[in-house]
Amino acid sequence: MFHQECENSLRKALEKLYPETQLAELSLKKPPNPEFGQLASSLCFDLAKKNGKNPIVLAKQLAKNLDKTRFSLVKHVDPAGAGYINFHLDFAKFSGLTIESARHFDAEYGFVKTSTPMRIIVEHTSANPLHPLHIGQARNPVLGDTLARMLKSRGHTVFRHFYIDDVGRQSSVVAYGYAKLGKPEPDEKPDHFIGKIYTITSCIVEIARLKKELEQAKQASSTEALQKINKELDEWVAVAADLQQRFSELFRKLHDEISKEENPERAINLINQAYETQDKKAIELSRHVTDLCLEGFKQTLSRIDITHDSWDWESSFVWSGHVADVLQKLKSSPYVSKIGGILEFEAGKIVEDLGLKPKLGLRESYEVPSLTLVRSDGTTLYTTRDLAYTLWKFEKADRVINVIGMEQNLAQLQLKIGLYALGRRECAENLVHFAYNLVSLPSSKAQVRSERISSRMGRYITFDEVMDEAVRRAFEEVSKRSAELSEKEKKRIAEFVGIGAVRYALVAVDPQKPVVFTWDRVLDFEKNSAPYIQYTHARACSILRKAARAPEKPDYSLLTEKLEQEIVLALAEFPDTFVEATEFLKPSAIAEFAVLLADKFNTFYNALPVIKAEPPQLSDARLALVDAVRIVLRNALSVIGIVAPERM
RNA sequence: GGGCUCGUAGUCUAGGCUGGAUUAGGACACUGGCCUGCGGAGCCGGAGAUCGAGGGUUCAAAUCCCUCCGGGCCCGCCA
Repeated sequence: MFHQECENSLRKALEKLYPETQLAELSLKKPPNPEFGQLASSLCFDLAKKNGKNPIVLAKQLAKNLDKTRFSLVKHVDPAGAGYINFHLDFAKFSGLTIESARHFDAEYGFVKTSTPMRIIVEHTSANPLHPLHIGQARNPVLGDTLARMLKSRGHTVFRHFYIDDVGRQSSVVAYGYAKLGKPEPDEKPDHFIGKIYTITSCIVEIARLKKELEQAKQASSTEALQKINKELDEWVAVAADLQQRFSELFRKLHDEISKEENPERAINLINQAYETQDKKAIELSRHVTDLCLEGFKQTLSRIDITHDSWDWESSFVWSGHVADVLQKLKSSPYVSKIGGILEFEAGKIVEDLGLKPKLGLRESYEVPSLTLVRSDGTTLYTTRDLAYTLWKFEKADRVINVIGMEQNLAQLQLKIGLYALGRRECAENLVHFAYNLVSLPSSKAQVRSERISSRMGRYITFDEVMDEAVRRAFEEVSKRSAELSEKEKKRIAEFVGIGAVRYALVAVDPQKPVVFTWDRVLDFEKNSAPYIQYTHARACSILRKAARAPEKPDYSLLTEKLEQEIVLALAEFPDTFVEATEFLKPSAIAEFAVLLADKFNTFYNALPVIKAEPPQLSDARLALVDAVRIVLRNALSVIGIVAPERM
């Protein structure tokens, strides 16, 4: 509103003075310092460039010609600096308006609805069901879920999907190991159990395979290949020793059973093939193993308040013929051809033909690599199946956001190009790859650089461990600070503090940045953290509780302190921040906003009394301000999935 | 070799799309105060940065363009 008022009056004055100049942008921005008012325009610099006059002279001229009789929220305007025009707010009116608006809309305040609501699918997490979710993958569900919350609050209809990648050799590896053990019931969290079986089985199988290769290489006496195999073998042997030590019984059992097998490699492939061709026994086995793992995922995710609306099995797209249909269509396009028994999609060619490079953000010199759709044995590849899945998603939604690591950039690009090849331009244009960078483990003393997480080698920290540790540390903290609380109460608080801290740490960093995992990063309970915001919220609640009265007759014109006005401004900015964060898919902007507001509030809290302020009209106005802060902090926290507690 | 991405104090990070009053904003660690009223998971202050390097565009560059350097990832009949 204030923005509009400034814009209108400025435009009018501009028309009056310089009817011939046309400026699309008035470049109104928030100045860096409150002394410069609350909104400023740098248009005089542009104007000066056009007609060669001095910017500050122009600014003075313009400011003089603004129609001041029409102002309601603008208090005064002045030209400043080298050529800025500064607009100053009339806080006497603005404060009341902002605070009352926040209190009126309450849980809806700030969540400005879009004028073009869409059906949006956010596909996130989609981890292979082979082992527990680990810290490297944890960025995905948190970002995905937060995006979903934001888009929903923006007025879209949002569906959260999990793509279950159950087709492929790796799934058969676990299924094989599980069957060898006699399909036991897990005696621990099911995904942790499956994770052990997966790592141990693939380790044993891998060593057997490498040994065989070694024999062959010896006969061929190719020293180079020999070295390479030896190196790989050494690595796996080290992994085996580690696993044997950590899970001795399970390792022994699996080792005994697999050693009896003449050709484990082949047995695994057989399971794989049987599953893809809908063999009843294979389905029973594989689905059971996958279900166990998914059950573990659900437990982990529900702890951090993340759920999915749909669990989509990759295999079902193969069985239902969706994949075959897509292939059929692709075959008739000029970009797909059979080369030496395989089906190849020339992604580069269609990009050239349709001139897609600028649209896809590619350099002219870049040639998109082609993609194999079907193997020589007739089976399909991952991206091929993803194409079928994507089309299915677009039957249910107008827009699809895939939260997937940036290591899959090329695959996601090829997927998009595939949609163009199918003539589904509108799908391609509404397919968003929300990419985030990898998380690595910190380097140990022995290593120079950070270690890559390897789930295949069992080298990871599980998401469960991270949450456990965070909650444990939070519990210590709570016990220190509020020793008088009951054990049960302390546990309850520790849970949302610990989980909140983890969630905040993952959402507050720009997803494009690579992250090295350290406990310090996640277990931060100080200023730039969820607990700090939660604490501030609890503080605000505490004041309101102590006051034990509603602000009956607030006089907002008494809020003349700089601190108070800064808070009012922050409250008023929340809707803009939310809209921008959502449109640009930047959850971190909300986290940043929340800390900023909490920060200002704590300063205010420290400097000015609320309940005992005099006169009562001021006390009431401050009470209403505290209430508005409480509301905005809670809304900001809730949209990024963090609990806003009344006490902690 | 090609592509994508990141590089901001000892450490972590904001700003970058949309250039502007910026002496680059915060946090951790370091350090000096506040134990004053409504919760100290707090508040106020100090010190610490040639924004990876070099060019260019501009009245104005952390921001836009080019080149280079360093880290990570991808370029598979894996997923």
